[in-house]
Amino acid sequence: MSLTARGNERVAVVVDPTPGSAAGAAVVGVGLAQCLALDDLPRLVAQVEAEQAPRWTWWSAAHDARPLVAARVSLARCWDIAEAHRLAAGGWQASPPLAWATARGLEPEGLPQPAAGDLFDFGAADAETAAPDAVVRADGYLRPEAGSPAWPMDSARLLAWAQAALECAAGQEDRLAGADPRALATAHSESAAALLCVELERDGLPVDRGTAERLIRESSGPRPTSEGHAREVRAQRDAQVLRHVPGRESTDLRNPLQVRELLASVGVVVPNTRKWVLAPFRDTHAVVDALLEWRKAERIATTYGYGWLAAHVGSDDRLRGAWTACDGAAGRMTAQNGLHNLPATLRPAITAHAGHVFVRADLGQIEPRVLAAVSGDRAFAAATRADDLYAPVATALGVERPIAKVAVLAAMYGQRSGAAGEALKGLERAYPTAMAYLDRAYAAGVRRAPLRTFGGRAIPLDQVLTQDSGGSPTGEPTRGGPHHGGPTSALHGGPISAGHESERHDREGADSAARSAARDAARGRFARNAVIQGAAAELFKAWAATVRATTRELGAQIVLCLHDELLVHVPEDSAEQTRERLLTALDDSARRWTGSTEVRFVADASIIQRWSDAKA
DNA sequence: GATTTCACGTA
DNA sequence: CGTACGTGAAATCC
Repeated sequence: MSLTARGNERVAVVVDPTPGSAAGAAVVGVGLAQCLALDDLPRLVAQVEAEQAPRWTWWSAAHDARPLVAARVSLARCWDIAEAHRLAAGGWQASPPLAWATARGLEPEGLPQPAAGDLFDFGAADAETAAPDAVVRADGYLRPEAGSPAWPMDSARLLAWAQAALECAAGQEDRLAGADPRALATAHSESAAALLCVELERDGLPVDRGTAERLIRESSGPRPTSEGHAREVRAQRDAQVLRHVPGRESTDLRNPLQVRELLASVGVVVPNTRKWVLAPFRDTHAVVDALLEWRKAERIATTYGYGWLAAHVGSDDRLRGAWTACDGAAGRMTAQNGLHNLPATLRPAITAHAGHVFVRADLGQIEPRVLAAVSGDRAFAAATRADDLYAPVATALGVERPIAKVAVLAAMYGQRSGAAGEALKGLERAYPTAMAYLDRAYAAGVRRAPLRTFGGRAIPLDQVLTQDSGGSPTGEPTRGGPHHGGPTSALHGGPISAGHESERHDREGADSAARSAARDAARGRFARNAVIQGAAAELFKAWAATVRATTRELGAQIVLCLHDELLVHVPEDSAEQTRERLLTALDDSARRWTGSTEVRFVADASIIQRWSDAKA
């Protein structure tokens, strides 16, 4: 490898990980081995970027790149050790010691635990370490207390921390490239996505505060001026429902049990009060419709109301939340503070700022097109050449388009209800390669066999949490677990007990076999879905990374990533050019990702003022 | 106080 | 037509 070849050299940037202390940062690579204050970091990095354009390497962008992003230093190529580890190993856990051990081929089971704080632990850890300042222990594992106050960083330690990052990344690269050449490209785009996530959090989503306030007011009432007023507004809202049930005005609408009783009293007997259970009773009694409308308003009031506006929309009228480049399951991006689940009614409030517009683009029929690509089904690939993929599929099956669409979706996601029967058989005949790909994923899920997406991401099947899935018609969550604490919860939370649940069910005898079968099937559906959803996420991130790189000079900012949709905030004058580059970026990233042009990907891209302007 | 359940928004 | 995620309120556990 030539030392002068741009983009081929690694340079590690690490920021002191120790909470509370700040030894600054270290930069190691291309002949540099330097510790410096955080304030001096951006200038050095910008200079090296201009001269060498190396592959910036860090334990995680969220920590190490944050000061660079804050200083608006823009970097082209990076390697995110945490993301590369998630790709290689699956799941969410990606601490430096774990990533290091995996990159070195060491058993994760042997990971040394950080000292609990007592003297014996401290002594034991020390005994394993070659030298007091060494980051790597004699047994090859990373020192577990690195990054904790038990091992405060100084210049020497920080340099060793950076050197370890370089070695870890090199190990990851070797392993990924050896396992699957495509995984290397995926690691690059996942790393770029992780850096983009830090930029997304910095830039925020432009909001028209006045419109947001108006929409909130129209839905859930005026901004409360006092505790008493707030109660009054709430009571007003509740009264719209309770007026339909005289004598039961004391019902707490926020209590599902009480709501169930209330409904029973008017003859609506339901197992729960979820929306899709109540919907059929809308005409049975006026209270049902009123309740469902109340729920919408209550959602806005509690989750997306004035408090939300105050907490998450800055004085610069930008909505901000934390982003992650991949969840712990299939690898989608996640976002907090409503960025990913803003109710459609509030979308008119997402408005480009003065002198700017949005370029919005979304991938059309992304999942079936991805299926064509990842399965290598030539016939199905041929169908992707149509703007509407379902049209040629319908022709091939000899059915109407809506039937063809339902059949394809049923095949990809696995239906539990309804009937796409005959059309599904037609799919098996017309596209056996694609269908076999889905069947293999399902089977691997059931058997807990190793499974990877097209881009090389390991799909975690050993820790998938599924509650019994035998019940409700649609939308019922099949995964439990706590849900506070971001993507570190549930699935990603580490060694989730696979055992105790089955023990609990053993007492139920014959029931336990049924539960076990239901869990197997749920895992199969998860796996079948994950190879599609995960691959789509990989393509999407490759696209987003390319857009980021190719539109930056136009003053464009990616402000929202929504699974198959990009929202780019750009000066008016650059809008059309940005739009064209979005489409070019899709062609380029799809060609690189699939390795051919067999499968066509399409995007709808428009220039708009408000997010809500686009949805056709 | 922490965890679980219910509910619902987005793709 | 399934999977995934984030959020809040109330219930429940400890």
